[in-house]
Amino acid sequence: MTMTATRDQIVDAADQLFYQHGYEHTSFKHIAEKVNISRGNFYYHFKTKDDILTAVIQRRLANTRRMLAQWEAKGATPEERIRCFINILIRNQAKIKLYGCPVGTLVTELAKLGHGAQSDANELFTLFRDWLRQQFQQLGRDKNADDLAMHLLARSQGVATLASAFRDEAFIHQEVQQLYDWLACQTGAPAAR
Amino acid sequence: MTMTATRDQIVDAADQLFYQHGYEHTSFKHIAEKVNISRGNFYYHFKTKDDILTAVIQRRLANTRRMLAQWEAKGATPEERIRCFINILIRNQAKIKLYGCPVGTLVTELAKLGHGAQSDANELFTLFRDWLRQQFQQLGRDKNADDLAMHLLARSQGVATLASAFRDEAFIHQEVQQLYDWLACQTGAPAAR
DNA sequence: GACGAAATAGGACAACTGTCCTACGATTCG
DNA sequence: CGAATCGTAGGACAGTTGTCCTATTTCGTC
Repeated sequence: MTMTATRDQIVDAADQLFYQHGYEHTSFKHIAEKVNISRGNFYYHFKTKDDILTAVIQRRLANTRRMLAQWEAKGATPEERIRCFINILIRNQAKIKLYGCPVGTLVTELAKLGHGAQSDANELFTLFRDWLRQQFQQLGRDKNADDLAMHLLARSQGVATLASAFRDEAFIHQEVQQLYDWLACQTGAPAAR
Repeated sequence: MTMTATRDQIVDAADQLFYQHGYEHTSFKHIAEKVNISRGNFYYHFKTKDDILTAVIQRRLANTRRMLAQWEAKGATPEERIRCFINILIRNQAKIKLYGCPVGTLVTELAKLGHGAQSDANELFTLFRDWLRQQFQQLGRDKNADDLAMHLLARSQGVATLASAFRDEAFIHQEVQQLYDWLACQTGAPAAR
């Protein structure tokens, strides 16, 4: 098999395993078994486990950028585009119920490990934050666009955490509905508070 | 030293370390160094690492029950009591900024590890959930008291997660203010939606 | 088909993990 | 004081981890 193909398979498997079982709990052996590769062969593709983590984060960053671009193209209005963001809670509800938010849980784990790659992983949050801020600006909320972006991010994080803790998909739907309502309120009025 | 004293020290140290560095990343060695005990001596107090985790969770449950009872005594109205809950985000902001919410991060980690103690840890969430539900009921929101409790829990979780990710205490204050406002809105009106 | 490079397999290595045993020191009580 | 119990220290043990080396296989190119 060509090198980049195997490398991609490794990163793909690592991506899933890091999400499902956490970074530290995922060993070379786990990844090797998932890709059907000998453990020793890793060194040819990645020198250290940190290198795999870096590759996984880069991969997620690329996917996120692609997704944001799609939303940008698909949604006619800022409100529609923000609804795309909120809707990932529904789209990924099955996985969220089991493993929480891929971004939030990774950043939290890396923070606890004191891992240097936390700032890289945090870039994932920043990507969403900046994109949301732009949407809220286009919505005419220049003054507190960033606050609104952070607020929405936080709400989503909380929903993911509790949905996972209580294994409750109905809660996701319930909160998403409230987020839609909240968003509608942000649309017309100049400033609520 | 008496046995229970050493045992308490171990649980106390483990409690902090599990919070700061996560359960899996914390080894017997780490705890031993913190308590100034030889590693081999653990077996006298705890047979397995899981036993320590169980003890830590029990300890947290007891502390939480005590705290809820204090709020119950301190707050004259349901609104005041709920404000006590919201206020822990401020009271613990320094630690939250560094390590997130002790409950949320533990439950999330145990879920990823597939650890049997996750249901025990989740009891911590349930404690808050039930207590908040009661407060909202006393506030006259019988119909959706549990939904409101879950909503408030989720908001808090989200604030903790993002405050930790971005190391941003100002964000905590900002969101806490919004939570106070939200709570005030729940007070008089019968049902918003 | 032959050769050189790309890719892989298998295992060595030291460090660390949780677990567990045994021997030593301290404390208590007859 | 002496003995029995309580608490501790140190290390053995097997398993796993990330890292790294060296053969061997596979593949594209002449």
